[in-house]
Formats: sequence, structure tokens, C-alpha cells
Amino acid sequence: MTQRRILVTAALPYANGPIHLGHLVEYIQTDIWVRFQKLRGNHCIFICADDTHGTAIMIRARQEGRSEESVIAESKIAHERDFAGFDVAFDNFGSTNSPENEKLCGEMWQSIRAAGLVKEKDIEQLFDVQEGTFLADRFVRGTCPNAACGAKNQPGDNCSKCGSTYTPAELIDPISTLSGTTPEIRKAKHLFIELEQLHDFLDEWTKSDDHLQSEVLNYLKGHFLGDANSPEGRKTLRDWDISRPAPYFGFEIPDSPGNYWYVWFDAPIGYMASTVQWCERNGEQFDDWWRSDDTEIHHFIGKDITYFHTLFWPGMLKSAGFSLPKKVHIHGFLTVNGEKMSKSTGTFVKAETYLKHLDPSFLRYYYASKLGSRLDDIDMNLDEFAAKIDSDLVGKVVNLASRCAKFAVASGLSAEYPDDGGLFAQGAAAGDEIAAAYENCDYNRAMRLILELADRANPYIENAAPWTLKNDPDKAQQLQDICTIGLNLFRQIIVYLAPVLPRISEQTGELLGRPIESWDEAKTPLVGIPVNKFKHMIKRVDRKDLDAMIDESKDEEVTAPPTSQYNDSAEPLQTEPLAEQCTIDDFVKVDLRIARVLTADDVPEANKLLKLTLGLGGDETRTVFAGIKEAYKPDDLIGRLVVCCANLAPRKMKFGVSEGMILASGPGKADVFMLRVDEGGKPGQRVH
RNA sequence: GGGCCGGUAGCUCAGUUGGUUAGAGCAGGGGACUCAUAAUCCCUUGGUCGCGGGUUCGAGUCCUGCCCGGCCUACCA
Repeated sequence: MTQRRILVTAALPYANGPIHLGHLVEYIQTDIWVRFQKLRGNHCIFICADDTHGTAIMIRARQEGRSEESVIAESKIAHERDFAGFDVAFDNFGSTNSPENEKLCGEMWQSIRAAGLVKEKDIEQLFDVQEGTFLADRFVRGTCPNAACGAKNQPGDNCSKCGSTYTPAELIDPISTLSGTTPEIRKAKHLFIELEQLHDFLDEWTKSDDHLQSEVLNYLKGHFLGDANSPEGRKTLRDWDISRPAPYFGFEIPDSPGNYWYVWFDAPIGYMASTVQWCERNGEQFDDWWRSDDTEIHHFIGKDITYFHTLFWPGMLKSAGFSLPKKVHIHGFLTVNGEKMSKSTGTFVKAETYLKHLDPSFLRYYYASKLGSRLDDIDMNLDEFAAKIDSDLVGKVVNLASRCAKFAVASGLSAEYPDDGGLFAQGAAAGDEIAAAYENCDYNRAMRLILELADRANPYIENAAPWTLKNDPDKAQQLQDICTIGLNLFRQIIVYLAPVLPRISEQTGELLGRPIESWDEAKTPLVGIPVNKFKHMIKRVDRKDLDAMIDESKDEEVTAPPTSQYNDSAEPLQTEPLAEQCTIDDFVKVDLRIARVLTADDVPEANKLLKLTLGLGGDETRTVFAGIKEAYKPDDLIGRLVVCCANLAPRKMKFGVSEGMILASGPGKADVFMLRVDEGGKPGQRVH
């Protein structure tokens, strides 16, 4: 087998938050792949770094009254500690805020300039005078410019009420969330990369040589590239705004003073900069890794950053003459017990918290048993988690060693490998199929295949009954032979599991006095060597530990803000900060009335709407379309008293004219909570 | 609304280019063993392959319509 040269990256974690179980899907997935490649004898390096630039870090540093460098230094220590805790072993973990990165950004930039891809445009942006900074969309809130909507306290890029999109400069009465002051509109020069110039290249690259999973190709075609042969035709790629005016935490653009590269420009270049650091430490040449057809580059990322890694990044690499990725491996998100990770239910578990309670091998094996080569989200079901570890790892795999080793300590392994009915040979033969599954990121398949080996080994031991043989001195040889077989079958399985379970691989090495270093060791049984005393390799999952982990994850959120006796979360206020102060005059403009729901009908064509007729007493009624379909059934509403805004300008909607709004809270979808009226309230009464 | 992925045993999933009687693990039931971390082994219950059409000698597999779930995207509040 010729040795492949493989450079692997995992996405750069942002230096503004802790590593959690969701991140770990990717880092464990990637680490397994890297360990597999190394075990196969390939020259493989695993490169990562902290992603350190951008507004969010700058703001946080300001709020905490310290330097950005201090924030990211602290983050790096925490990240490296967490990764090490899960046996995620990078060959180099760098930082995008490194001299190597700045230099490479400059080189990349020059090439892109030289290729004629850069153009300048003035854009209008809101500027916070007090903070002295331009405001990214998410740091502005104001009134929706859509005249028919006029919703207050909306984010800077789109309205959560009416969904219209706009620029922050178009917002009415904008407020900076940083200072609470009113920002002013300022024009600033921005630099753009005209990606459209690379359209032909991207069409070709994305569809060729299995660079991408097929679903990803479909997605890119449908949303960005288009397809000249389809009825919709080809789409035009938008220019990419890659500069930000000062102040910005990042690298200043050398030929455009006062402007900085947008974080997404320098982040992927961080893969390269981190490689430079590794090369320097190991006496290797950077060009052998990033400018060589002999090297495969594999990126592992989550589906949220598909766009950057499958269009911009290949475009940048191509323009600057670097190697293109051989494959971008994209995975889905993590859900816990079937739902998004959530702080309130304690399923938002930080890496650090997990490690206080549970063995990292558990999570590595569990993720491996769930991960396939596609972008489906994976679900971590806590019951299944416990069952899989106990049944597969403890009961079947480790138990093999546990039940054989003690009978072999005195004798060691037989001098020759005995007849085992072909079991070891079968296991050796399965190696190629297992390897193919790993190579293709079908870890769940690999785990299934490996467990089959354990399912054959246990009955063999059962029938051979070494515990009976040990009582008969005449059968000492037979006893030694059986243990030789059992321990070799065990070791074969551990060789295959070594990428997933490095600790157990190491312990197995210690048990038999031979470290596991190569995949091919699964082809040759060990003979004539001593056996050391068996030590426990893994514990069973204790439900109490799982529960404690979840509890602790809940606690953190509750104790963070000063709490009242009700433990109300601070999250809703953070999600939607308070609007600008208003006067009583402003308030009385809004005429809120109690109303009775007279009719409530489903609007079949609408996703979210119910059509309601509200009675304000007497003959006065209002027809209102309310986005509460997923939260309420029409029949449950009829007769009920609600609070509505009765003087809202009528709004023409797809399904008719809406003449008011019902007051409700909540993020939407099924989480909508209508206001109730206490006993005695009457339709038509005004709410003051 | 559009795109993608999925719907197979109580649960998690395999089912190759269409080809016998649809499989595995876990869970459940019965039994055995007691070396091993209450681990293991044997036997066993369990399926309208989401639903309806179609193609075919033959459909879990191919085509089509619909239903349901997830993700993406849009519209709409």
C-alpha cells in the first residue's frame, strides 16, 4: 500500500464560547478519521485553530474591560483543555490571530487582487458614535421600514414580524444595542470579491470527483449556482463583502488602510497558518501540504458553514494557486432526546461539564455508532447512550478480555496460534470492509461490523469454558489455547476500534505488552508472550452520573443572572432586548381592547395562520389573521376572551384583510402564548 | 410554496444491479451458565416494509400521487 499524504481540518471553533457536545460531534468525527488514517500508515496531520476575529470578540472584550488578546488567550486554553479531555488530538492547534495567518492572508489577498476579483463599493452603514464603531446588523434594532408593518424593536437585517428584508440604514428609529444611542448613517468603502467570475470553475469543481456529498451539490445548485440546463437557468453569485472598517478586531488590509479583513476571510486561511506552525516544528515544507497534487486536503465542517467552504474557499484557493480540497465532509447538528439542545432542559452540555461526570470514551463510541456519511442531524438519546455503552462496549467487547485474561496470566499466550475454527481469519478478512466504512465516514457501519466480531467471539469462549478447564491440570494446554484465542480476538477488535477508543487501545497494549500501532496488526495473532494482570478498562454508565450532568447543565443557566424565587430565565430578554423608552402619549396611540373570539377557522393554505372573527361587543367585529395555527386549535378558541389591538391599520394579506392583532408572546410556531383576561373583563373594554 | 433527506419489529437501524419464506442489535418472554463489570450463552415472541395507484413473471427496492417527520429556503404573521 502506498502511503497517502493527508491534511485534515476541523472547523475552527469561535473563541467566544465554550466547547459543547454539539461541537464535539465534529471534533470526534474528525479525530476518529485522522486516527484511522494514521493507524493505516498514512502520513496524516490534523490541523485546527481558534477563530479569534470579528465584532463579537471585540464587543465582549470591551464589555469586560480588557483586551481582545486576553479574551482569546483564555478561550484557547479552555478549548485545548476540553479537546484533550476528549482525546481529540490535533497535530497543531493554532490561532487565526497569529503572524503566520496575517502573512498568508496578505499573500492570498495579493493573488486575489492580481486575479482581478476585488472591487470597491461604497455602502451605507450605521455608525455608533459613542462606541466609535460601525454596527453589524445584529447590533442594531429599530422599527421595521415596511409601512404596513412598522413593528418595533426589530433586528437590523430583517423584520421578525413581516419578514421583509432591508439594510440597517433603512430601519426607522434605529438604536445601537451596544450603547443604546441612536446611530448615524455613514458611508464607508468596502471591498468585495466578485465570486461570479469563478462561476465556471465552481460549477465544475463542485460536481466533480466526489468533492462533495450529493445532497450538498444539490443544495448549492438550487440556491447559489443554478444550472444552465434547468428551466430556472444559471444564477449569479453575489459579491462577497470581505472588508470591515475600523475599529474591528482582525488584520488591517495592507493596501486599504483603515479596513480590516472580515473574519470569514481570515478564518479558513487559519487552516494554512496552523499548518505553517506544524511544519516549522516538524521540519516539513508548507508547499508539500498546500501546493502539491500529492496531498489530499479534507475539511470536516457542519452544514451551517457549507457556503463558505464549498464556494468561497475553493474560489480563494483556486485564485491563489493553492491545492483544492479533495473532499469537504459535512455533518448535521446534534439534538438531544430528539430536541434542540437547550439550556432550560439541561441538554446544552458543555464539554467541561460532561467530563466531570462521564468517561469521554462513552461519547466517542456513541457518536461513532450514530454517525454516517450524510448530513442528517444526529440525535443523542440518553437512554440509548447508556444502553449502547453497557451492552456493546462493556458487555460484549471488554468482557472478552475480562473473562479470559485472568486464566492466562500464569501461562502467557501459547507458543503457536491454535485452531479457532477460522474465527481470527474471519476477523482479519473483515478488515477491508471495516476500513472502507471508516474511510467513507460510515462509522455506524464500521461499529456494526466490528460488533459482529464480538458476537462471534463470546459464544466461542462460552463453549470452550476455560473456567471449567482450569480445574483440570491435564487440560492446562487447552486452557492456554482458549485464552490465547479469546485475547487475540479481543485484540483484533480493539485494533479496529482504536480510532474510536484510543484509551482502551492503549490499555490493551499494556495488557499484552505490545502497543497497538497499525491496522495490519489485526491480521496477525500474538503468540508466546506474557499476559499482564487485567485492569478495568471502562465502567458501566451510571444513570446517576448522566442525571447529574444534566442537572448541572441546568443549574448554570439559572444561577448566572441574579435569580428570584421563580428562577425565571434571562433568555427571553436577551433574545429580544427592551425597546426604546416611550411616553404615555405613545402608549395611548395603541388601542387595546378585550375581544371575544366569535369564529375561528383554519386557513388550509397557510402554514401559520388562523382566521378569527373578534367581537368587541354589540355588532362591532374585526377579522384578524393570527399566526397561531401551530399553537392553538380553532375549536379551543371559540368563545374565549383575548386582548387585541383594535386600531391597527388593516393589512392586506394573501388570504384576506387582517384588521387587527391578537396579543401573544413567545418565539412563534408552537410556542405562542395568548394573553388571558381575568374574570369580569368584557368585550369592548379598553386595556389601559 | 420550492429543494433535499427520511418513514422497514416496541426502540436504533441493515436490506447490494428488482429475485426464494424481509434481517441484525437492543428491549420483551423462556431456559442455561456462573470465568467475567447483575456481564455471557441458547431458544423465542414480534413486521399491512407510511398509504393508494402503476410497471413487471416477480416490488421494501423502479415510476406516480398523497400522508407524516426532519433539515434548508422562501412567503406570510
